[in-house]
Amino acid sequence: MSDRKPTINDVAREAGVSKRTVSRVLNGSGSVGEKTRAEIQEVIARLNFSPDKQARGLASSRSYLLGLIYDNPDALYIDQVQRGVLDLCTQKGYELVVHPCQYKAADMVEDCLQFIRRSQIDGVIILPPVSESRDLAMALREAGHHYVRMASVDFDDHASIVVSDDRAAVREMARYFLSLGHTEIAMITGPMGYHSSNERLLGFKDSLAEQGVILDESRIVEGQNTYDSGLASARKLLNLPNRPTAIFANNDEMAAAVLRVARTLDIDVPTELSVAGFDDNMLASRIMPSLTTIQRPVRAMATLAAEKIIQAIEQTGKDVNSDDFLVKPHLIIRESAAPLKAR
Amino acid sequence: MSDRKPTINDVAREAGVSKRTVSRVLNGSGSVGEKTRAEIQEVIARLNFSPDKQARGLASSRSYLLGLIYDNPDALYIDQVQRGVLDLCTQKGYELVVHPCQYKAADMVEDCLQFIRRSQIDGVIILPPVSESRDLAMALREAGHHYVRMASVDFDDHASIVVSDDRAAVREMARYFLSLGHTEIAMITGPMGYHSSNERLLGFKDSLAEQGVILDESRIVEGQNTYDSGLASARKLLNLPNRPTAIFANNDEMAAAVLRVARTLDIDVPTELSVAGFDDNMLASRIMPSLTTIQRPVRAMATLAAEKIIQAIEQTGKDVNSDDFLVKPHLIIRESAAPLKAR
DNA sequence: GTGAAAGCGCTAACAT
DNA sequence: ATGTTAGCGCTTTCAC
Repeated sequence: MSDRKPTINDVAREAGVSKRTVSRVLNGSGSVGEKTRAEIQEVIARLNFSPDKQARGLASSRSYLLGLIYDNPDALYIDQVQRGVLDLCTQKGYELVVHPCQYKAADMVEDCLQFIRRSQIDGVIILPPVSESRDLAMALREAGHHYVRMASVDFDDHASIVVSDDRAAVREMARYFLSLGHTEIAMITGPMGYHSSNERLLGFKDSLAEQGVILDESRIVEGQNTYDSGLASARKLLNLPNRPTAIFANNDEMAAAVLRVARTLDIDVPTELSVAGFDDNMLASRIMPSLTTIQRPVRAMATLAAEKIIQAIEQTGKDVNSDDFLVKPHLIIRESAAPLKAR
Repeated sequence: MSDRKPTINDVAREAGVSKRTVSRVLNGSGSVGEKTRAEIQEVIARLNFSPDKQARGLASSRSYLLGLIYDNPDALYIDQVQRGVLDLCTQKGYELVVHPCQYKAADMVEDCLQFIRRSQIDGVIILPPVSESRDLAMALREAGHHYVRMASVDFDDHASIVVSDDRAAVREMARYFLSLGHTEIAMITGPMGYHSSNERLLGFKDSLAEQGVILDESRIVEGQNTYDSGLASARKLLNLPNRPTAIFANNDEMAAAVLRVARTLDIDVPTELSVAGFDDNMLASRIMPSLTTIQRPVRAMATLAAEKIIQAIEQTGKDVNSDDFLVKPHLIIRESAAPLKAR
């Protein structure tokens, strides 16, 4: 048995038509007679034929490759995104090429551009914090590449961005803390260079203020979203003369660090201290006490991003979907936050 | 400014030579005059030219794409592997295409084959447990595709496999438990359909036996490597009339579950119960008490796998590296295991 | 040491 | 509604 991969020519010959016609049914372009189409499809199935992506790409200057650009330490997040994107990719005949990069590197933009050019990537999805780079977005736009950014702030046209409404989510958290009776509240923020960190801090602070509770400057500590920075921040906060009774951390990783520091200081969570995170990591449900946190529908967001970018690539004639771009995270209540214990 | 991507023709014209010669310096094939070569290289640099992967692939039936096939719930592991593979990919001019699949699905093999064919993937790296599929390996071999399997058991020729010596690692764990003074030992295994699970169980059991300690059947419970199955298994074990004083779980996820069950049963870890896992997850160092576990050098293993596969693809003339295929995991001692408390 | 020319498998003007 | 014919940008046999 000849194990050569069947080509479009084989299909054409076998079906007794020309390449062009086969190509037409492959791409749904142009009109083909009902009967011819059926026959061709039968042959395609019988031969187990699938068009070669490279040849196709070379001819149409497309690659059917989507790129994922990120520089994010959070593997769980990345994994969710990859799966979300693939949910659609596979279905639409695209493949996903991953490209971690160095957000801070001087040649980050050039590196990404090279990546896209060399493999003729049809479009890229960019994750935070890289998605916050104005330079990258501009360079991509200028070079005429398709991209979609995933972010926490609405800073691009709605066709090329998917936003999670962190501000609203954090507002929910603030209200929850208040409903538990806390007034001595603190926050460990993310790196203040990131928009998302600002967004969460401001949302939290403002919501508290609206209810008449002040988030004092001395109780705002900047973390780096890492476990270690969480440990340091927690120590600072828990050794304050006027110790807060509730701490909101910018992510679960740092919230987990707070739990550990509390333990070493013999402060019980949640009876003496409430703690909450952000992300809903695997960690959040495993750790003890389990973490009250905010869950972003990451996978769904990623699928949406993939949908937008494929839509843009394929220019479905109609304008690209620009209404649907906002997803809302929500509060997950677990063990680590509770009303103050009556003394 | 013409922003068209420069082609090999541009380079040839500019350098006053033929395509063929440019192609020669691009691929290091054939001989080119010293001077000509230098000149061509100068032009390439000046034009910022890089060969189009698709065209190149179409002509040479290569894609410069590596595939990663897996069906693994552990995002941390996947992430490490991806980074390890990319460490080399980028350097060698390859890109990484990810392809999660359903290990159990009836059409898994066909699906992977399709994936490779459609995108002309040059070679794939397969992660456990998919890497344990004999069917897939055989199908790939038969179709003439390059592959490297990452596994815990040595079941393929050494050119196409990278093995972590789980047996040796588990032996270390057994000895450690013994050195702590434990004799009432239990194990929560992984799914017994996986080679790795067997490997770890047998290694553990045998090592104990060598030192005269029997791992009783009643104290061997099969888990599914998930947190939930860990909870169930732990409950079984900790409610045994003759409760074990030390539990070794097939992964950190299940070890974390043991910690939680112990907590609810008011059994202190590690003074009343020692617990250990396998993987050295992010979880392992964050959880309290932190987990004694076994760390596999995953990233390094992945880089090695990438090296082997690229070597195979490029047929460096010399036989493919088949000596270097075994990596040794090692014991990480943390808080969750300790000598029995004197009563 | 170097060049001319024929494809790789597909798409897309341009017929018919 | 379908076929003809050129390429896409590169590699590669075969001459020179």
